[in-house]
Amino acid sequence: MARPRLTDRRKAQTRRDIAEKALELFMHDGYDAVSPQVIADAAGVSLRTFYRYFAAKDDVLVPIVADSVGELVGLIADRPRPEPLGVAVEAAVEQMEPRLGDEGVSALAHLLVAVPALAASVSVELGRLEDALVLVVLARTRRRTTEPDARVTAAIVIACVRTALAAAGGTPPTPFYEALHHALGRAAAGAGLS
Amino acid sequence: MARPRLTDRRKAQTRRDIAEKALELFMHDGYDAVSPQVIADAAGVSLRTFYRYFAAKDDVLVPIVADSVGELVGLIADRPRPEPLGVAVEAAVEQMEPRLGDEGVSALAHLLVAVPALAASVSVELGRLEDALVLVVLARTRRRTTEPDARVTAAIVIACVRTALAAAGGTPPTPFYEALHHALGRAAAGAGLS
DNA sequence: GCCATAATGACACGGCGTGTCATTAATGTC
DNA sequence: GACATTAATGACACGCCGTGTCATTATGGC
Repeated sequence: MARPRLTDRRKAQTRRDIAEKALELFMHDGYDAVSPQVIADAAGVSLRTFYRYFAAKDDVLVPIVADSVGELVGLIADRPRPEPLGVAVEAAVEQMEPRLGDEGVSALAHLLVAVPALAASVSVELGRLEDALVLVVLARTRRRTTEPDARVTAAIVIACVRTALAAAGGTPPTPFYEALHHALGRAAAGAGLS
Repeated sequence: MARPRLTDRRKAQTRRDIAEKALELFMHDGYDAVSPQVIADAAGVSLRTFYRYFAAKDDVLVPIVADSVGELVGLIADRPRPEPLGVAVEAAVEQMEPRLGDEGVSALAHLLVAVPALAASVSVELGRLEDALVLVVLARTRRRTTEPDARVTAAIVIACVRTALAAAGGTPPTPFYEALHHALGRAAAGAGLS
């Protein structure tokens, strides 16, 4: 049976309701002080239903950043191949720039970096995206890059993303894309190591 | 009251006992299959005592890598200041090299990267060390580097460590120091971004 | 209206980590 | 060597996180 429309919309709505209430509660009371049970109550569903929509408490927030970074990786993959990798990455970042305004990003980023449990989940997620990026790098530089080299490159690009996220969640917050551009530029220049 | 000798030695011994049993059990049965209760039983202490020696289950393994990387940061800080940063880092790595043989490192690294919960804790710990490294970088390059630049540099060095750890825990395992040297060299050369 | 399907709720469970208090062993004093 | 003090331990209870299971309910096709 193809998923019926009404049911589908109701599910999406329930998911939105839960996420919305959760975000409100997190912002108001702090992440650690809000249990899934409280979120479920606020959203008018049972605890078990909360876990049907979100695999874990972390899963309410982490995918927001993970999806964005995943999209970034996809954009890099889609850049024309003759482009040097650094240029492709910068271009992909610029394509993302209008997609997500800087409003609200800072508050979310602050939660993601300031709460240890969330920071940990974000790291794991970025690790997954690093793996995807390795494949993209290899595909773009066919035969001219070995796998370990591609890993290092991917790790450094992801490190730039991580740094930019921290900057966006810091005080005072730096706009995410600005920080990312800055980091990528430094990385391409050897990161001040020489 | 200064901590008495006998008590002190007994405590250290208890801590070693717990860590040793835990490592055996983790290797034998898998990290997730071994609860702190089981470790405590194996070590002949109560569960509550386990948590007096280790703040969390993760805390049995993660400090092993965190301490090593912390030592690396300390070595970098101690390098003579005129040395370029990249040289100082490489020199510090070489100083560490004999300190920890590659035997056993691979098995531990494999646990640390393959178990999500541990990978997450390691990431958080590396984040802390990144903060320390930022200060070191700033101190070494007084006035010639801004804080955001230092952050990027530190993040990239830590990313190299992370990548080397993953390589050491992968199959087939690459020696940790070899992978770290490789990554640092690539990073100093711009990571193939240009 | 009737039946298959899928969402939800209710309950029980195991693991993780913490607070609390009684018990026991070690230490330093007389 | 007995005694008070201090620290380590054990025992218990608790709350939170996440999962398995089954009954209940609502939805969709017929």
